[in-house]
Amino acid sequence: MRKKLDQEQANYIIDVCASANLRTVSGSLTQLYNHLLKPTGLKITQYYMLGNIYTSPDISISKLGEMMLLDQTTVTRNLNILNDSGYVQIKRAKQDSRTKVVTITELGYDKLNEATPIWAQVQEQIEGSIGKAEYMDLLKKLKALQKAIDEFKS
Amino acid sequence: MRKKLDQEQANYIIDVCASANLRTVSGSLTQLYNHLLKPTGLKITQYYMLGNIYTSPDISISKLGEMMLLDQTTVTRNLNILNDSGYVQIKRAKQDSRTKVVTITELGYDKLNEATPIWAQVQEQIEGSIGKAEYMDLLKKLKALQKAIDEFKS
DNA sequence: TTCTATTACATGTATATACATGTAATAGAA
DNA sequence: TTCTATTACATGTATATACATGTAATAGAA
Repeated sequence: MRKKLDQEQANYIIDVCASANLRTVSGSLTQLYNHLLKPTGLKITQYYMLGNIYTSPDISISKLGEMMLLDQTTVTRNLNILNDSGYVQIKRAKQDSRTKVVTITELGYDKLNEATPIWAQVQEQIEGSIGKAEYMDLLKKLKALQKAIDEFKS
Repeated sequence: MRKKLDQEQANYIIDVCASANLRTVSGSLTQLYNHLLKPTGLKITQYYMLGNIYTSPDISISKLGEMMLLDQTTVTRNLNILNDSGYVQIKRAKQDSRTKVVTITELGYDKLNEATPIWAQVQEQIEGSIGKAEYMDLLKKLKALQKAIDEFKS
C-alpha cells in the first residue's frame, strides 16, 4: 500500500520535475522571443519553421513534421498561417498527388532575414550569460534527454 | 550591410537555437507524459498545477501564476478545466472580494495520488538513463538559463 | 467622504499543439 | 486488372498559452 502524497513530497516533485522545468524555461524564452520579434510580426515558432523550410526546399508536410518532431496535423495548421502571410508556397507533388511540397517564398526569405538579427541577439545574450562552454554542455544534455525520451517511447 | 542568410547559417541556427532545443525536448516529454497519463484523464500540465495548488492551499490566481511563471489569464483558463472536473475549489477571498482563492478538493487529491506513480516512473527512467548527477547538472543549467532570461527581460 | 488610480480577475482573439478520425490517392496483393 | 491496405494530408475537437482589453472592487489622494 503506497503512502499518500504529503506536501513535502509534492514540493520535491515540483522542484525536480523534468517536464515542468523544461516547460517553464521553454515558455519564458518563447515569451521573450515573441516579445522581441513583435515588430517583425513573426513568432519564434514561425521563424523556426521558416528556417527549416528554407534549408529543405520542396520538403513534404510529413517530412517537415519528422524533422521538427511535430505532429503532421500541427505542421499543416502552422503552415496555413505562414501560407496566408505569403511566406511559403505549398503545392502538390508531381509524382504523388497525395504529397504536398513546401517552399519558402521571396517574402518569407525576407522575413527570415529580418528576424535573424533578433534571434542572434538573444542567443548571444544567453550564451554570454551562462557561458559558451556551459551552453554547449546544456545542449548536449538536452540531446541526451531527447534520446532518453525516445527510448522510453519505443 | 549585413549579408543574407545562407543555408549553412540557417542549419547552424536550427541546430543551436536555445528556444527550439528546449521547445522540442519539452514537447516530446509532454507528449510522453500525456500518453502515459491518459488512463488518469490528467494532462501533465494539469498534474503540475494540481501539485502546486496542493502545496499552497488558498492561493490566489495571480500568485499561482507568479509561482508557475504563467500569465494570469492562462491560469484562469486552466483552472476552469480543473474546476469543471471537480479537482479544485475556487471561491472569493473574504477580505478582498476581487481576489479568488483556490484549493484542491478530495477528488483532486485522489487524482494527484493516482498520477504520481506515473510521474515517478518517467522521472526515474530519465534520471537513470542520463545519470543522476548529469540530471542534477542539467537542472542547474536550466535554472541558470532561466535567470539569464529573466535578466534579459528586466 | 468622494473621486481616481490601481488591482484582481475575466473575456475576446490568436497561435501552438496533439489525438481521433475522415478523405483522397497510391501501392501492392490476388 | 481489380480490390484492399496503406499513405499523406485535412478536419473536428480539446487543451495550453499569451496579449489586449474589459469589469468590478479596493486603495489612496484630495
